[in-house]
Amino acid sequence: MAQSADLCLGCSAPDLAFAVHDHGHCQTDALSRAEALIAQRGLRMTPVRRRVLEILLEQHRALGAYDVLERLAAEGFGNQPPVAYRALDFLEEQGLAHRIRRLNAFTACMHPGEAHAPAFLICRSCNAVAEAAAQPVRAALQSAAEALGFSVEASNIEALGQCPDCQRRAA
Amino acid sequence: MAQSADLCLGCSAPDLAFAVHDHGHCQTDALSRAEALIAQRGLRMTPVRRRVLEILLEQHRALGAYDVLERLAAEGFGNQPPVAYRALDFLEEQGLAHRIRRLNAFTACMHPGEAHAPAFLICRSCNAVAEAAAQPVRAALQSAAEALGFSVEASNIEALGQCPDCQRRAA
DNA sequence: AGCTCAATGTGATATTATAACAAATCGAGA
DNA sequence: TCTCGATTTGTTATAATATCACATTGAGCT
Repeated sequence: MAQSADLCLGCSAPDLAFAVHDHGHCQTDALSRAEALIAQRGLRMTPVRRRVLEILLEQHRALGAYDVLERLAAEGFGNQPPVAYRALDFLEEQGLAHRIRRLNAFTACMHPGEAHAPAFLICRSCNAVAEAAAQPVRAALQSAAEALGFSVEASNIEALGQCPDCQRRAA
Repeated sequence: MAQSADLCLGCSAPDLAFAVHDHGHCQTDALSRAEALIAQRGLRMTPVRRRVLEILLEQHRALGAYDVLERLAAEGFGNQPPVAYRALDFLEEQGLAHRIRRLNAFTACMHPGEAHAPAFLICRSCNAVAEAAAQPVRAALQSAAEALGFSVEASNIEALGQCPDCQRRAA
């Protein structure tokens, strides 16, 4: 661990997926923010939903719906696809998880609540997924769209490549 | 038709999907560029491949692999998924078609050969798909990635929203 | 013609996702 | 506290997307 839980500068940094960090803190932090948000909105953080979020938070990776489902089933929740998809869809709608379209998979949002519009960096070697700050990217996309009279309502921006560690390892 | 085929300024414009244009010229132009490129690279533009490209070129839309397959089958080509997927994969590798991940579908490249890195604008009302100039978008993504030490090898940038016509119609 | 390799055809199957409906649970108000 | 209505979950079934493996065909070369 690079730092103690109560001095976690990291969690406000653009992204941690590729850096050594106190991941336990990532998790509890994201989870408690999530709980707060859901309550604020008058919605329910049910056991399945919480558990799915916890599972996604375990690693800076994307998990397929069926991977999540497998975990849920092993813990006594329903073992049919809709169980996983419903929870994942809920989390996504609430901005607590993101869908990585390139992988047909889902990843926990590491910055819930902070209005954000992430770009995702997907390492092809270790499968880590990082949320990168994407304001400039969105802005550029927005203006390219405007030039054609197109109004953007949602977007997905994903990059496949290699994270710093895997680059070093490969060199 | 907005203009004659031999005075087509449009085809060099950033994008035409949302504008009235001589689409026949789009098609023949993209197809002949494609043929030339493939030949240049010592590869083969076989009947299935050419036909798939033609089908994609019919409209500024994305077609699912199974939609393409259906067309192929009706014309006497094989009617098993690999027939469509192989041709689509080939076209994608050669930069003659793009995969729209948000739609699990494919669209013809309207600027083959021109080194380009498009962003896609997908109209949720009429399903038109436009390739927007994305140099600035890529640059922003690139620099966001670099900040984290991540090397980008491929990326997909897609926006969902409404095209000018559909906005007007909805207003 | 005969060889070789790429491309295609085909059957089977894997993976991802949704529809439809029943049962359980929760919370608000009588 | 009880009941109503709405939300959530469980379950069956099936749809939609994608790949594997292997046989066959066909083009290009000698």
